[in-house]
Amino acid sequence: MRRESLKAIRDMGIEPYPHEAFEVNTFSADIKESFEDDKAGEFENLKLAGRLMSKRGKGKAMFAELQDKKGRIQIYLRRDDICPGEDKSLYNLLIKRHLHLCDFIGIEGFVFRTGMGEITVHVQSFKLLSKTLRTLPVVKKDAEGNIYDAFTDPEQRYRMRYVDLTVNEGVRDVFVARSRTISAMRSFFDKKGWLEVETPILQPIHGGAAARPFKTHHHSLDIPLYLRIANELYLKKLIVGGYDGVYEIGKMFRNEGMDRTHNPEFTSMEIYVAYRDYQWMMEMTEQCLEAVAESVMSTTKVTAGDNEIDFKGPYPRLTMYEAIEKHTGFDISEMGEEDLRKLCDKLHIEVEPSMGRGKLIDEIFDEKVERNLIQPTFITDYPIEMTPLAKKHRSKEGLVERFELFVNGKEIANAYTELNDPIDQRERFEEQLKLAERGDDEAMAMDEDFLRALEFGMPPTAGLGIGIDRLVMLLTGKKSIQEVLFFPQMRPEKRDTEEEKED
RNA sequence: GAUCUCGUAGCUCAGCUGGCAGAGCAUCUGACUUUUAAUCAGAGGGUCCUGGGUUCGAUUCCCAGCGAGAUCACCA
Repeated sequence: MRRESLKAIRDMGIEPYPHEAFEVNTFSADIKESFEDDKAGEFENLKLAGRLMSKRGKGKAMFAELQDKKGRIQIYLRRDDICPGEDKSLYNLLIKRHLHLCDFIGIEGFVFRTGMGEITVHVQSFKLLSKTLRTLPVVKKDAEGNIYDAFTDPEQRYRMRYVDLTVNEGVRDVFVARSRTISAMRSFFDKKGWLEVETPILQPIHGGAAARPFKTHHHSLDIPLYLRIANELYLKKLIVGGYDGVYEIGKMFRNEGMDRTHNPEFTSMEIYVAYRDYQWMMEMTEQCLEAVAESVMSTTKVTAGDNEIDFKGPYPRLTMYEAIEKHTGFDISEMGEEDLRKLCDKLHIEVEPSMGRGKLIDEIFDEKVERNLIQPTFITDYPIEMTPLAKKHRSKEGLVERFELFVNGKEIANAYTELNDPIDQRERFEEQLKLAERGDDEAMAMDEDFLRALEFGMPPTAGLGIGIDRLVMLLTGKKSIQEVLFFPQMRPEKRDTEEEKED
């Protein structure tokens, strides 16, 4: 086994986990991109380090593949180069026998092209940098790109993401895209002069969204605290405080079901800009997403499933009523709760008695419209009942100034002209309390400190939230949120524990 | 939370109607100094997810549990 190899290596006087730095001076992909046969002389004394990903022994020589952060490159080791003297044990024992797949090695050598035409590093000196003790799955690929023995079990991949990242091609790229998405967005906002802030994750009142929270307890205060389901109210308090643009990119926590689009913790971006409204925010959203797609994928066009999606603005805008009329043929703008209930019946949509007018409209939209919105589309002007934190529509009775952006049949962003009238806000919270009494367990709780802040005055403000995980899913063409989270939530692994309970 | 499907070697998977547990890769031994899914010769490797039941006999059939995936419900 590998532990025996470890001992054998130490017995040879070689430290399998050396301390010294190994300074690389190039990467695999750089060599492959820039190598030209008539300039081979420029590709000498190159130092690379990484994991050994394949081994093809040829007796007194060997081909192998080294994987570094940029990809893989073939390396060629010859016994008489590695061991110029009489003692051939370094090659015979260390390399041939005790070097295993996924061990970390450092090499120095020059580049050449083999008879088969592959750009290869001819190794002149070799160092073991770190020994692995576990056998890793070996993924092989043939000339046509067919993959064999891939490490595919999703459970294993998510539980041992380090293995997934190492052996499965392309997995690391997804997370590079994720990181770039966030930094592109951050730099877009920073250039506008808006301030990145951090607000509490532990909150005494979980406000700003409709969802079940995680509950915890603070010992010395002896109070319950909730992991935030949203940060909206805190960010608006900062607008009250005088910043004219604040945003936060961070984790939210919702104690709800898990599936391929939901993880208990997820990353959201929320931004609030003073003296703006939702019309302006739609333009800003277009520019932002265009810039992000351009920066992450080098194009505004991405492929998601069977659809090609273009993030280039401007995006079509439809009101909620228009969208429903377009996809069902019914004009619901004048319908009351009873008529809507009948319509839902006719459309075979299940509803519950606790649902009010807004919730019914939401149901129709979810059932009949949402999945059809493939290209980025703004849906605007929502019923007031569903959105207690948005400002009433400037001209349309019963509506609020809100938009959601749908892409590939999924909501990706949500925004309002923020409600800054403290009296109206208090009434809206009271409406929510009534909904709660009716049995709507998602209704929002009253937040007195937030109301107090509004009473001190908040400028007209536009706010926007974007689900970062889902945006990354779109940009990378992944169908599940687990594919864009390093460590998606899983049930704890069952370990072999001794039974010690005796009653 | 509901329904369906799956769980066999380190990885990918066969295993028929119930009859001694299988393959490829990986690992180990040997050969091979430009191979590339390297090749050739040999070897080792299993709590068939767990616990019950039916049976002469269960990886296979039945029940329960655990874990995962898909679909749905809810949400972002």
